[in-house]
Amino acid sequence: MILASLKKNIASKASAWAKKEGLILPDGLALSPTPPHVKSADLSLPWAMTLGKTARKNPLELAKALAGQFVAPEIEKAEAAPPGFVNIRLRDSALCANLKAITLNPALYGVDPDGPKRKILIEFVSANPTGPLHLASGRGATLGDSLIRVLRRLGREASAEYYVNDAGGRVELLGESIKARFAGTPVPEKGYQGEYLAEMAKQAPAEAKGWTAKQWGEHAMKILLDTHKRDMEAFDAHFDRWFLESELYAGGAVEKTLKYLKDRGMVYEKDGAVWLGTSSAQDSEDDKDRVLVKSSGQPTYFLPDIAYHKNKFDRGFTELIDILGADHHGYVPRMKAAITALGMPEGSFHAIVHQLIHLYRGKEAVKMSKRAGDFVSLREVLDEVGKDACRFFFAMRTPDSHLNFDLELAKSKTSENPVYYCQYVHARVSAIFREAAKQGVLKEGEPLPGPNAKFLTAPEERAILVKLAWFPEVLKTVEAVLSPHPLGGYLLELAGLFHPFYEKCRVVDPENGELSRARLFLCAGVRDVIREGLSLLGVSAPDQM
RNA sequence: GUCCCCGUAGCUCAAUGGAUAGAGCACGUGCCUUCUAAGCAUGCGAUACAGGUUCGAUUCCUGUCGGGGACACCA
Repeated sequence: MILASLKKNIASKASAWAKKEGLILPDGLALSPTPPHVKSADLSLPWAMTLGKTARKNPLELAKALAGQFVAPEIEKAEAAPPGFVNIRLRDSALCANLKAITLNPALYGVDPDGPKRKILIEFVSANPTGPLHLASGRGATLGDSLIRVLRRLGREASAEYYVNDAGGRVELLGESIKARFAGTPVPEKGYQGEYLAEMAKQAPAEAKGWTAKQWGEHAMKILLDTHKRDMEAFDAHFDRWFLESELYAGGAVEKTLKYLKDRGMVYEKDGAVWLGTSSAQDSEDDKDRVLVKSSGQPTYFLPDIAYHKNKFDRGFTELIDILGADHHGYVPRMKAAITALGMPEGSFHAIVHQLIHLYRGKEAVKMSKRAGDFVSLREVLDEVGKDACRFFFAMRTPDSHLNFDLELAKSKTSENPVYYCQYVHARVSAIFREAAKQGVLKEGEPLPGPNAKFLTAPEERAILVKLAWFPEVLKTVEAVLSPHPLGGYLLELAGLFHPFYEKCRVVDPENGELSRARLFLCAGVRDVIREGLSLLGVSAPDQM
């Protein structure tokens, strides 16, 4: 964790200096890699420029003064560069010590013991069990599952949940749709038209003949929910709990929540319905109030949703994150208002809205509609392109991007997918270790003694050492932006440094034992970080390709 | 009409307000008698438009144009 300790050192040195000078340092330590043309340093700090503005002093002079303070075990030298950067070069020995720490216990690399104590619940996918999961669910699953993995790696407490809408009117609608298929009559106009129901009807048990629509609906939902579970399993996305809406009704949580809101004076009646004043809540962005109980006496979807979120808080979670598709973005303001109505603090609820996927077959756009049954299922793509390619592809994008997904491309030229570029690093390192054992450079079971800083000084090697040092910081960025995509980018960059190293620096060489072993150590570090990083994205790291 | 997201290379996508905007694919040219060529080297090529904020803007603000999505006593 070389950068974490470096940051601590710099911060304390700088604040002591600032105190002496009577200056106020900017918040946060914005340490970043130097641009490619700055070869003499590894890191840069733009502090002096912000400081120059507030203190009305020459930034370059401030940078020089600041650089003079930076004496630390990790730092070889620190110097000012115009217009006011402080550029820092790391000590080779410190980089090698970091490498050793990585290989000693790869699973602990990136743990952030000083971070905030959080107890987070992330709800994602939560697709209705009225049809197979479609490809878009893969995006939510990638986001949620990878985030959970990174948060846990950092040391946060994080749980994953899938909310199942198995109550309400759609059970019967689904039942009517499949019943019609069974009887060979037309499917109701607003019903579910998908062929999957026809298939399911064919396989219904004999006693199904006498079933009511509700019984049919429950039967179909159970089967569909099971396929959702299997699909998520195949996608390597894991949930700590599949939370059924029906549980809320069974336990009386829906009524209790309504009473709770009533007692808090948050609801009113109008036109025979019960409303939540979401638009008038403080700082509310909702444009109108929302119905909780219809004039028919039936609750809307919104009331059990609130009950579910209350339930999450009641179970001790302090931060709730919902991952939603862009078609649900209107849901966010009203749920925020509901959280406020429950009396929970601002910031205890956060929504990640990811944009939709545009599907293409070649150049032709594919229109998708679940009701009409015309859609591309997650399973279909999974079977064609595989879990690794699919997850990495999704993990590379920010949730905000409207991504285009070309089925032709995904199914035929999978080499387009950069996941192989990363995985290939892992396979190559594995091959190197096999060769090393064969040539006796590293004897069977012999532990590596430790990287020798004297040997790992080629630009290609140093660049890798520095890049490896960034891994823990990248995980923190993932936490900050609530998206795994910086990790995907990082792994590609690391891979992009390894391959040139592989071409230029021969690793296994019996004539140069010490150099070989030092390079093997570097390879081990790359292998470990690639493997750990890919695993956080739910992608495998093969030994052979 | 109101609200949300996006507009970066021929294509798919990156870039906590920092220095000369990065990758991959496609295309051109080289590189497999040595640890896997799913690789390397090299060339080509981009911030929609107009203002503003600032030492500095792809990033923040306003407007225009273009694309996607949402605006139920559906979920």
